[in-house]
Amino acid sequence: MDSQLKIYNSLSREKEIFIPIQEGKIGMYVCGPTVYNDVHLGNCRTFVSFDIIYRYLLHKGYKIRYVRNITDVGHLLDDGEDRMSKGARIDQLEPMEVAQKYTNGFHHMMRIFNTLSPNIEPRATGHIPEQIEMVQSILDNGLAYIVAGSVYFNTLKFIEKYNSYGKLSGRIVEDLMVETRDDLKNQDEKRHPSDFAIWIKASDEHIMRWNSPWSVGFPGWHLECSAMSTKYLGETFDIHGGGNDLKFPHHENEVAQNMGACGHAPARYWLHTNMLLLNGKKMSKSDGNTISPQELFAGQSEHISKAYSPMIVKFFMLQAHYRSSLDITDEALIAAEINFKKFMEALKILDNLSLDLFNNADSAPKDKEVESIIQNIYSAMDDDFNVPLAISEMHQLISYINQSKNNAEFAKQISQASWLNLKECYNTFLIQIFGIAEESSESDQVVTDGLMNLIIELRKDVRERKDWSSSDKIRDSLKEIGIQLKDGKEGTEWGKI
RNA sequence: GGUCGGAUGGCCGAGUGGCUAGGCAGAGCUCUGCAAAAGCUCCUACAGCGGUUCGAAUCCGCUUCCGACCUCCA
Repeated sequence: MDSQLKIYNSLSREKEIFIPIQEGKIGMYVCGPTVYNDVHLGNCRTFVSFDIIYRYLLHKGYKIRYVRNITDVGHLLDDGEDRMSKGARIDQLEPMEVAQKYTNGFHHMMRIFNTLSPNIEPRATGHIPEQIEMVQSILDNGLAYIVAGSVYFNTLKFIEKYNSYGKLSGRIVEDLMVETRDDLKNQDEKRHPSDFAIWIKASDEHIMRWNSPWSVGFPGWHLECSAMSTKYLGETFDIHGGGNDLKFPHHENEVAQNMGACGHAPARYWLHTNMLLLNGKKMSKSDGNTISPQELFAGQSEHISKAYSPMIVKFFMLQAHYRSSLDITDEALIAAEINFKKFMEALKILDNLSLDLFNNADSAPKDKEVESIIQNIYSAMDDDFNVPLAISEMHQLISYINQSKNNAEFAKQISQASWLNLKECYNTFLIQIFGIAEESSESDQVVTDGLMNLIIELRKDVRERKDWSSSDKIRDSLKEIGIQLKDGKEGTEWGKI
């Protein structure tokens, strides 16, 4: 039963057997959003992916501390202006007001996608002293230099000392060394193009600023993650995650900073999620190749033919592995919608089927098949969290669920014990691990159920009189408002289209 | 230009040195007043060219094409 969990480690570019530093416990850090703008779909996919990873690790019984930061300071724009303060100027708001607004929006979106909150969600602005300390440590270790109040990480020195810069992102050290002089000319204060700022002296217009030993300024954008992961998870922890596009320079520099300050790398396993694509390309605001979650939910975009609810969008995301890029297309979303409904329908059937339908002997002919599908689901998840493969196995379970419902003889070929296992597995994965949830509120559901039962009852009378035109009228009218009636042997059922 | 990752049936997408992914769409059948759902059956692909091998879509090389990163990005 205890199959070993394998995780693809970006550091080694291989799947490795996962062994936590402390048995049974996991420290996991995921790079969170920069809250200077609305979350976009790509963010959502990454955080949904890590949410499922988190939930699966919980399910396996690990005690986890999951830390995901909020970046509310420190990213530089081309013009040297802090992104937070730029947002502030556009919106005529205080920087912290901007951060709060978009943090709220982010949290709201995470709830819509039914993800669990991290255990700690630290903000960069709340950890300025820790970041200053880290800069000091790096300086003390001789791996940074001060120019006009700003502090830069000395990559050449670092390479000399550890010979490991570029390992994570596959950069070749020699290439970094061979940067031309022409490049250097444009590098103002930096001694070498690959050097990066860890503390930046604020210009007069810069609103977000803190005192430090070197200047009134603000921290470099890679520093927050180094400082906060160290603070909450220790100098070395198990898993560090983030979007693939953060590998370089963000994660590479993070590793350098941690090594520079503490002498060793922060994380043992690095996980990177792949990009969400639209029209085969990474989404980008500047060239209009983008679709927001809101547009998707409302169906207001040239890229899609109709609205797709959050759970459908989430289900769509589950159908690709987290390390593969995923292209959003209308066709794929339609398929996801159909599948999502199929999965929710099976959930309902599972709830309603009586245990008496199944064989009360110790074992029955189809038990082995059922158990093997369940095993396959676990194997898929243990193999680098292969959600799409697990989903395909769950399609098999659905087939068993439907057949058990339709065919009493079929149900008798499954023992009650196996059926309970199947039920447990299906519920656990769909609801607890994948975080798929029914979308309407419960009170609405009660009312709708009552109304529908009434209508179905009335239509039954009509049908018994063979008044087909009235019967069809009811069915057609319901269809127009999105409800499909299904006449079966056992009576009429209904579902949303 | 450098680094990395891809190229799978009409579409989306797993996977693997020999044995069916799965789903969507499409065709037929069963059930059924009709419809829908469900079940069954069919459609059976791995960019191209070489090589390794008893055997490659899976390993190696080359070619073509695509994407990401190299600047802020999940």
